[in-house]
Amino acid sequence: MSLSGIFPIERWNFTTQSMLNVLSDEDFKYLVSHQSDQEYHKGEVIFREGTVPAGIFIVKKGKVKKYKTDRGGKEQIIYVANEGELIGYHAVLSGERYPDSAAALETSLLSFIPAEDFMEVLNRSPNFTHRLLKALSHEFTVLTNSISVFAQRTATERLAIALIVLREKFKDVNAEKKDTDLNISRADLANMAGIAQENVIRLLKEFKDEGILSTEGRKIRILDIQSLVKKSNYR
Amino acid sequence: MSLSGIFPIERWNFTTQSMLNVLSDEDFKYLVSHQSDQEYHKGEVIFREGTVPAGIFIVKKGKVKKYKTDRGGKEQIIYVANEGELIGYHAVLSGERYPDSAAALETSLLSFIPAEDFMEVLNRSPNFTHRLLKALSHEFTVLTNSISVFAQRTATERLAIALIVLREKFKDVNAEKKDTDLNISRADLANMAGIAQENVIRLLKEFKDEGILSTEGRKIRILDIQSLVKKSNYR
DNA sequence: CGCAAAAACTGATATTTATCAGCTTTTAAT
DNA sequence: ATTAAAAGCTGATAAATATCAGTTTTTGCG
Repeated sequence: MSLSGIFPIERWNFTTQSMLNVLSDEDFKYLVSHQSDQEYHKGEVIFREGTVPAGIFIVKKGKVKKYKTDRGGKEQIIYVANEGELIGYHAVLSGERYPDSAAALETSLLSFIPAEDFMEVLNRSPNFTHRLLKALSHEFTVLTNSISVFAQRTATERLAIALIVLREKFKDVNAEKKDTDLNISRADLANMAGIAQENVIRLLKEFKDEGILSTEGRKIRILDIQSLVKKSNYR
Repeated sequence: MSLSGIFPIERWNFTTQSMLNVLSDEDFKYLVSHQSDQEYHKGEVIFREGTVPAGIFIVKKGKVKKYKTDRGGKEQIIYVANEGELIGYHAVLSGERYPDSAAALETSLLSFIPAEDFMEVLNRSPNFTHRLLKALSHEFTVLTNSISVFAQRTATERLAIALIVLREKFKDVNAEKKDTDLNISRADLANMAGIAQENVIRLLKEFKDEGILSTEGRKIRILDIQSLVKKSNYR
């Protein structure tokens, strides 16, 4: 079931997915001329907060969590990047170190693109540059949404929102399957919603008792998206 | 007393202040050719979340809060823009509505620049465009910092951070005055730190009792920035 | 398939923070 | 200077959430 009209999902997703499409064939060829593909297993770190960026990454397959880690090692997941999305570009563009880390949420394939190539294509293609400005500005919407929710919303609402956002991420666009299983650890879910893990488990049980979702092992299946949207109390 | 080395203040500030300096005289003249200045009194709204943008604003004098409002009217302050900073550009660049609102925190003077002029200068000046990409990417750092803090830090830590960030905003760069008075309502402080107002007041009292700050009417003066930084528990 | 380790779960309690109701002080307008 | 309204403050209590300690289930590897 689609979220159209009942939950503004576009406010929760970055818009880098179709960005490479605006490149000419020539520029695209240049961009990927020195690329390299690498497979990452679940949990493997792609880049670390605080390190100097060598380039950007394209998520070819799989899912990647972008997260910040505090002094005590506690993680806060900022964003889940899906197939087709770019990551690592903030540090390259701002000339700073990576402000966050990225790790694979499941087996993933990523393409690495050297920073110089990325910056050169930026210089060559005003179209691409404008598209990037657009995407970065849209990120302000996504991130300020998160701030607002984390600052003011209850754990229940935050978990509901996280589940809705994840349901979209886990949809397999190539499958006919109607139901989507979210395969994500309770620890990652907690780190995404900013809630203690035990509380996540309790709330999931409540949601289960209310018929909103079911679980099978670690997997979560949303049964009643409308009720979940209501639980999120998010316009 | 400067924060150098004890608190990474640059992670909390956007970097649009010197951006117009990269424009040539010609481009700058074009940019401001149709500008108009307007004074806003404390509390006056500059633009509202959800409205279609007509242009961007430069804060000429004063301070402006950027905030989101939820269904119940509750505010979350996302950022405080100081003299020289640009606001309202995200919506223009992304072609979306304003994702947040902006209102004057004190009597302020703002220059309005029509969207078309801003976009035209973007087309004319690759330098400016790259500078903007840089600034937008840096925003990711600032905003993800906020997310991480709001999701995981205690009210005490969040208030301490908010006070430190505000102290920098309220510094008068033209004055010889060593001490800085923060003139901000408890409601705004609460909306900035994401805490209930009564709790802000209680924590301020604690900070006062510990010699960290003093108050006079609404005004807050930081007496011991080092202890405040320690309270923030932020590296 | 078996098994050890990791993850999910449960119950109890502690801690943190918000809310409510009222009083006091400050501000800003006249 | 005065005054009403707004803002700041206080005390008590309620609610939300985290932490702790342990048990049960799932996962993934050999």
